[in-house]
This record gives sequence, C-alpha cells and structure tokens, in this order.
Amino acid sequence: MENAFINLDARARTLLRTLIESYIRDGQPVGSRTLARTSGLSVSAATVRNVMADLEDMGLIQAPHTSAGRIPTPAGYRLFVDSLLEVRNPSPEEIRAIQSGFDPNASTQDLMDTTSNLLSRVTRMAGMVRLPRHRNVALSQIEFLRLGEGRILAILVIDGKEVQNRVLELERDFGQDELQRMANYLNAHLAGKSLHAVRAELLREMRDVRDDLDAMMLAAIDLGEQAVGDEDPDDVVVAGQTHLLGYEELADMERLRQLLEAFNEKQEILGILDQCIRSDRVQIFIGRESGLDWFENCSVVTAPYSVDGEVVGVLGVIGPTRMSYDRVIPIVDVTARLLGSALGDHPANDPK
Amino acid sequence: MENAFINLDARARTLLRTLIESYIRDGQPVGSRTLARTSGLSVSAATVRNVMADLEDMGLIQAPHTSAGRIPTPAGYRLFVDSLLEVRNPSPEEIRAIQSGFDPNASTQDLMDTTSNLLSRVTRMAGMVRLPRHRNVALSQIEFLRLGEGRILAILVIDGKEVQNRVLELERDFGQDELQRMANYLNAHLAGKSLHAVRAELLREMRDVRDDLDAMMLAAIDLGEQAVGDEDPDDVVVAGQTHLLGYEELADMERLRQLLEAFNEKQEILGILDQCIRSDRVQIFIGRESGLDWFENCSVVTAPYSVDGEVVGVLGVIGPTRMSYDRVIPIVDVTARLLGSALGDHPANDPK
DNA sequence: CCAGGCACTCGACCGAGTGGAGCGCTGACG
DNA sequence: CGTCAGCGCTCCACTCGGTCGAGTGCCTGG
Repeated sequence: MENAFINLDARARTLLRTLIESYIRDGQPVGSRTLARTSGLSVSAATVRNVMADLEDMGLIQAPHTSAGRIPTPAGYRLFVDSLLEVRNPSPEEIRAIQSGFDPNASTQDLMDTTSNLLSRVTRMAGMVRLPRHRNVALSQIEFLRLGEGRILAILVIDGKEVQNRVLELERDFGQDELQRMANYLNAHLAGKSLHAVRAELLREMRDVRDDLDAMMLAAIDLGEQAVGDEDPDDVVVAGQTHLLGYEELADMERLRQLLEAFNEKQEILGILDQCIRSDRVQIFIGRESGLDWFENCSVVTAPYSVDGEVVGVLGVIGPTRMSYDRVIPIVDVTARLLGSALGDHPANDPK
Repeated sequence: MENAFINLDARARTLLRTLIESYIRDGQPVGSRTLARTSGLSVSAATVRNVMADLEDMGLIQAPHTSAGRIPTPAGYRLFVDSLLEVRNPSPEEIRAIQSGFDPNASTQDLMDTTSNLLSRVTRMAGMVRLPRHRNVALSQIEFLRLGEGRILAILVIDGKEVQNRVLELERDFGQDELQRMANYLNAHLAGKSLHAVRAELLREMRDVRDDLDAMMLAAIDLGEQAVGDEDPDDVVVAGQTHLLGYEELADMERLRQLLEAFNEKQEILGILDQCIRSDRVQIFIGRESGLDWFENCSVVTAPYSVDGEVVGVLGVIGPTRMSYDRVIPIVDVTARLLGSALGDHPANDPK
C-alpha cells in the first residue's frame, strides 16, 4: 500500500489527482484524452494512457469495461485523500452560516440536533453527532422522588442545564422525608464535582466508612451510586439521511434500505464513530474499509470535538464515496471546533 | 361520487372487485380476457370489455396506455375499500404474534415503540402510533427544583410511571424551601386529578380567590399552570419506514425522498393522523385524498385506540396504495384494540 | 343484451447497424 | 529511454425496423 505512494512520480500523481477530481465533479469515467488536456501537463494522450495502465496495475483506478474511461478504486480514493488532496478553506460566509447555527445557551440535546442538521444541510449529505461523554461535567444537584412502593425517581441536574431522570427499583421502601435527607447529604458532599469523580467518591466512601455510617447514609450513598451508576446510554444523533436518496451511485434499493436501516438502528453508526474517536483530527473511511457490506459506495468523514482540551465526542457526515472531499473535510473540521467551543460555554459558569 | 356506487350493478361490481384484487396481487394491468376467466362470471371477454369501458367512464379504472389492461384509479380503490372489500379475519397466530409483543408493564413510550415496530414488521410497511393524549390521566405528583437564579425545574409524575420535566424561566427567584411549600400545596390539592381537571382548577382558583391568596400560593399556582400548561408536544412514533423502499411503485427517488422526509419531520404525518382521530373505526386514506403531493401512490390505514371507552390516540400504517387491504385492515384493527387494553392496565392501580 | 370477430394500437423485445469513446500496441523520433 | 502519433480493436449507447402479443373498440348477428 505505502510503496504505491513511493512508486508514483510527480506526473503520475498529478494525473491521478486530476482524474479523481474530474470523476468527483462529473461522475463519469475519465478517458486519456480528456485527462491529457485538463491535467495541465504537456503530455499527449498516449503517454497518459501508459501512466493510466500503470495506475490500473497498482489498483488505484479501474475501467468499468474495456475502452471506457477509468474511475478511481477505493484504494485510489484512499491515496487521494491521504496525500493528493488540497482542501479548500471554507469560505467566510460558509463559516458564518455554520457559526450562526450555534446557540451557546441551548441545551446539549438541542445543540446536537442543530449541529447534525447543520452538517447535513451544508454538505447535502447525512450528518451525525456522537453525544458527548459526560464523564467530566459537573453534577449540580441530585434529588429523589418517591413514586410508589420501592420505586424512586432520581433526578440528576448536570452542568446546571441538563436534566436526567432515572427510575430506581429498590428492595426497601423509603419515605419522602428520608429521601430528602439523603439528597441533602449527597448534595452537600458531591455537588460541583464531576460525575466521574462522584462515582469514584461514592465507591470509596462505601468502602471506607461503611461501619461508621448509619443506615440511612449508607442507603443514600447506595442510591447515589445507583443513580449515577451506568452512564447514560451511548447515543448518536443523525439528520438528513434523506439527502442520500439523491445520489444515483447509491440507487440500489436494497443497499439503500440497509443504509437507512443502519441510521435507524444507530448501532453500526456508533461503531464507526467510535473507531474515530481516538484520532485527533479529521478522519475518513472509504467504502468497505469499515468492514460493512452496505457501506459500499459510501464514505464517512469524521472529526472529534473537544471541550477544554479533552475529546468528548465525534461528529461527521456520511455520503457517497464520490463526494467533494475538499469541501466536506473543512466543513466537518470547523463544525467540530465550533461545537466544541459552544459546549465549552457552560451557562452555569456564566455570570449571566 | 356516491351515485357511482348506485349505478353499478352486481356484475360490474364483481368485475371491479376481481380486477382490483388481481391488480393488488400481481401489480400488473389486467385485461378483459383474464378478468373474464377469473371473475367467476360466465360472460365473454367482449362483454367484460363493455363493462370495463363503463367503469373507465366513471373514473374507477384507467388504462396506462391504449391496449394495456386496466388499473384502478384512486376513486376505484375508494369504492373498493368502502363497499367491495371483504376483510379476512387475522389468523389466530397473527393475533398471538401481535399480542405477545405487548408488555403491559412497559412505559408508555416503550409501548408506543414496540407497537409501531410491530405494525411495521407484520405489515412490512411503515407503522406509526400517535402518542395518547394525556388529558385525563392522573397527576400523581409535582415537584420543583431550583436550578439557578430564576430557573426552576418542574417535575410532573403522571399515572405513577411517566415523568415529565420542564424548565421554567421566572422573573422572580424562589428559594428551595419556598418551592417545597408550593409543591406540597399543589400536591395536596391536585394529586390524583386529571391534568385536564388540574388545569381547569388552577385557572378557576386564580380567578376566584386571587385576593385572598398570598403571593406565594399564587406563584405556586402560576408555576403549576406553566408546568401543566402547554400539553406535552404532540408527537408520533414511526417505525419501519425503510420497508417502503422495497415497493417499486414508490421507486421515484424524489417522491421517496419527500416521503421519508415527512416521516422525519412528523408534522404532516401528524396532520393525517389527527384527521382520523374523530372516526371510531378503521379509516383509510388513498393517494392524494389528504391533499399532499408526496402521498401519490401511498395509502394510510388508521384506527383509533381507546382506554376506558375514550379515544386517546390513533395508530396506523403507511404503504403503497396497492396494498393488501384485506390483510392490513384487520391487523391495524386488532393492534389498536390490544394497545388500548395494554394502556388500560395502569401499574399505578395494580396491587403489584 | 350478449358474444363473436375484426382491425387497430401500443409496448416489449430482438437483432443489426452505426458512431464514438477509449484502449493497447507498435514503431519512430529526439 | 522516455515520448508520442497512429492504427486497429473493443465495447457501449443509441437507433431503426420488424415482429409478437396483449388488449381494446367497434360492428354485427343472434
């Protein structure tokens, strides 16, 4: 794979680049004559043919049939995005269009929704946003409400704006006043700390002071532990799937069905995004690279976004492999940055 | 319209019925010869041709082009479902399959999800469920939580299992203890009453005793009013949209895009369902009857479902106009009944 | 009113023919 | 040795004519 890159001289690379750019623009196989004209090199079509034959041998391009032009293979796209692509910086008005979509006062959920909408609208493909992990956001408050015998509603307020409910089923029954005191205790000890820290503290406390604590406090910690317990289910927001119906290279109904199904199930989308969370910059999957059949002819462009220097999630778009990477990549990139900074402005910390 | 029905003699009706049944089965225009053979009548093809010409004049069937067979028009379908159709009762195992999907202990949300899934799986079309109106479910509890300056989280517990949050932005700031007393007051007065009644009561109380009530109580009522205020946003659950990609009569990409878009927006779906909530039995929209362009070649079959004798919502399916109404109608019907009875079992009332 | 028959009309299908795009190969040239 | 013009070939897309079959409309005789 890598030596394919080594073996290519400047001319071959130029030709490959123009071929792919041309194919991305027009969606039609590119022949030697056109390529010779548009490449900017002063070589004849025949020479181009020779080079194209080499490129085909290396598996970077292919002919759909004898004597049609050539189209890029996945490997060709790979090489293209890795080392041939020059990304256009997004135009100022594009940046402004994206930026104006962010309302830093919105709740996290709303922010996710508008972001994925934004992505899909600007790129005319499907946008997706992996919900941020809540590990290190501050727990503002915790309350308990007695619903019925042994059924307790735990309410966690996070970051001063997010609210989470969790219904707990318990062995023992608690009165509302008991619950109130537990909540007071927990709030006094834990408010302002990160969920992560809260969890650790609850566990430690349970171990250390088990004997000293009276039953109620123990129960309180137990409750808190349960409430904070399993982090909110991994989730992802998608939008604009329907844009994908417009691309004729995805016109195969059965494939399309699987694709949309994947958006509904979200499970596989999640898998793809999670593969990208490690990287610290824009990342691209092309076609079957992710190992999924229905992903043929599709590519995904992702970028992680971070708050206070720590990566908390990923966002990206899914579209046909034949997409304008030079336009999409910077869009995904700046969107990730803007989302990160929008998330960074906690209204709880604002003096507002 | 109605006299079309009057004008049809038994023979014409039989022919129309067999024609539509045949078209629904095979999806292909049916000609006079086939129709003469399969109708069961002992008439010649030529006679059938005469009748078909009449039916075409009445706008019930049409020929896609000269000398192809005939296919039903929307008006033909209408007449068919209204007065020609004999519904098959669903097979016992179909009933059982549907019934086994209902878990009466599930939350309302889960119930909606599984129901629409069920509908889409059994019919292989798109299933949808209009969330039940909460007008007359009992308010179990109301609590307030102070989030920050002037920002209050209201928590409503309904029916002992549903929880709703609402963040209220207020002019004045309240302390947590004030809020507590308000909640106590409201709970004492209102718990167990229906949301509808609560609303009415709050309004009446505000008018009658405005002067006597001290500021806090007024504020409490105001809070409750705001919290109960706008009923939970009308919503609808859909599932299995992707099944629609399989029908080649819906293969037009642009239409399909609009259709799926409608499922995402939900607004128009909602409009259609709301038109059906008045009826007390299965109702059918065919093609453009709902006045929506993208609905061409689509039909929707709905049925309202009721709890304790009162209609609280609608469910149904959307599929191609060319669907097996005789199979779909009873499925939608029994699903509505089963959902109604599943909702009727409030766990709050259960001794469990 | 019904049925048989006839002429006619389309659409689907097939096969041949054609034009054009594009390739591979070869041989000449600097 | 790299480059390039030219030739022959392949394959696709498109068109055109012809045939076939399904199906209709209409007319006429029972």
